[in-house]
Amino acid sequence: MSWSDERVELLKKLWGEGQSASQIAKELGGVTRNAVIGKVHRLGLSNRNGSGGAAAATAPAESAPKPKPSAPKPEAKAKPAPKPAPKPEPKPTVEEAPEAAPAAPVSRVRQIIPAGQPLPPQPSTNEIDPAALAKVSEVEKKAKRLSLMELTERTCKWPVGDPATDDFWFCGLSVQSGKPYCEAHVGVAFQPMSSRRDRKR
DNA sequence: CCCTGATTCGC
DNA sequence: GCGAATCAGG
Repeated sequence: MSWSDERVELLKKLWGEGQSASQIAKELGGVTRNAVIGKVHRLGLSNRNGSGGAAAATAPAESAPKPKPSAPKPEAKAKPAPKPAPKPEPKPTVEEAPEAAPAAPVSRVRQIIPAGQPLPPQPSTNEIDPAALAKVSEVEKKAKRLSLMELTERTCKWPVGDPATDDFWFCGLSVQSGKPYCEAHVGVAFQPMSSRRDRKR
């Protein structure tokens, strides 16, 4: 793959939109994020400015009015925008490979998963931070609902439901760092000893 | 661990 | 010019 005009344009566009190098690489296809970054630098647009975004007035001594050939910007009054809202995401997350490999969703067989004991005990709904619990029930709505075999090192292994029923699944969201669970479930799984300390028995 | 962009340097 | 390897952060 080479940097055809079209590809370069797309690169500029996506970079201007604030897409990450890896995302751009994915959409362009045939290049790695390194390639994208390298190109970005060579093009001299490492600084994500240029597009509609207002990024001036940051330097102490600004000058160079830079009369844009097609960007008059007839505004010069007050600045009603305390927050320029730097999140112009017209497209939520519509992407994914149009072609890509039709098969081979699982390249490396991950038969790890000790399927034995590391599975967490369902927390009895008591003496757990209510906020954390609320977060969990909320998160469970977005859970991937993976089966045992679909779990990997980076999927939340929090079980939900009754294993005896087919209404049983694992959270499956992205785990937090090295933990076995996602952020929400880490919250209820690992209670700070401080809160469970005074539980004298 | 995952990710990010920045730089270097052989090609 | 290109981009993998590496560096430096989050």
